[in-house]
Amino acid sequence: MTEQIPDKPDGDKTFVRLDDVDRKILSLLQQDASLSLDQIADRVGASKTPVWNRIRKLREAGVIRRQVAILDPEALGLEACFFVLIRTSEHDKEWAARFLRALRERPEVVEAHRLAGDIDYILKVQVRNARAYDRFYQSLIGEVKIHNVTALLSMEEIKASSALPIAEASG
Amino acid sequence: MTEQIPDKPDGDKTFVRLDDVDRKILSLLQQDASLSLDQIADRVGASKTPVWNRIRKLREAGVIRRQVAILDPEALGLEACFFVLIRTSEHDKEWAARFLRALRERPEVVEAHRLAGDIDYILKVQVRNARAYDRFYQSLIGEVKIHNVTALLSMEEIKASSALPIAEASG
DNA sequence: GTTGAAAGGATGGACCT
DNA sequence: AGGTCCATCCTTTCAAC
Repeated sequence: MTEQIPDKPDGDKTFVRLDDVDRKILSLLQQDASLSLDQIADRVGASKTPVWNRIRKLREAGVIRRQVAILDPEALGLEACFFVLIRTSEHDKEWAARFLRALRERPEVVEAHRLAGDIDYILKVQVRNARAYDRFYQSLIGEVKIHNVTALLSMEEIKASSALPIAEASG
Repeated sequence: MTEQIPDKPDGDKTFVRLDDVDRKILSLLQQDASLSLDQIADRVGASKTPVWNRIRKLREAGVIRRQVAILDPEALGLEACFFVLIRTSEHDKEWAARFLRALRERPEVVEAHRLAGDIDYILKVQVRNARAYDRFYQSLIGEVKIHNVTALLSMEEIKASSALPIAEASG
């Protein structure tokens, strides 16, 4: 389980057909990427070579994006997590580009989505404390015009899974 | 970069003191856990053994929780992502326990937080399509009583980082 | 912190079924 | 396609300095 694919620009949207063995492999790897090839082969009931070839293909196809270490936010002193609901009045391209760049260059923005409906964006922001959030907020609205912001403070992380639900049946 | 810590029940909230080398190591690993010890040692400007000892301690202390593969949701046919805002009227312990269990046992709930303020919970739900979301929704409200639900549909994932912002300066 | 050695895993080739 | 065997290289792991 080594080597990363160097910047796959998702060129091939050749729809990858996954069979049950692929899904089993993915399911294992998204829960624990430190498993050895032997262990994986064992658990999916196949032997090393085919499993290794499948993993390689899944990486090349971009199904497996990358392999990362998941850290404990609190151990890093990041005890405050906010979900930020954003409404904007601007909808032109230039504004969107600036807003996007502002989000991408701020590491405390851990996640960002453009939404359908009357709320335009949602952010997940991970910071040290409320004061740090305020600094982030002031800095953001100083950089791009935003109509309305609602911040939801997380009191407790009930569930945080990096694992996606992998369906049993194929399409 | 192998071996997982087997179920660390976060016993030691002995606050881990991290120095700059620790932070550099964590920063690298949370972006690419497939780096070899040699590469990490190289980039932090130290040699293998001390780096290896630090990583071991960071794992044992629970700063590094686990090591996972990040998959592409769309490649798995999970094209719909919803943020779900939940208000409840119930606030007793029993209700909360049931609600919690309901969330934990549903794999499509990828993330869940209890909030401060008038919205009580936020969920992130990853599913195949709107119909699958509706099935999830019906099933959830059939299992636990919920006062009010608002679903926000993601049109575009602008940013999705599993990497936390690691501060440069210590406390 | 450094060196180096031993054990084990990853990668890929050759050749089967 | 998958399976087995094998060879080589690379890492991890840890002992000794």
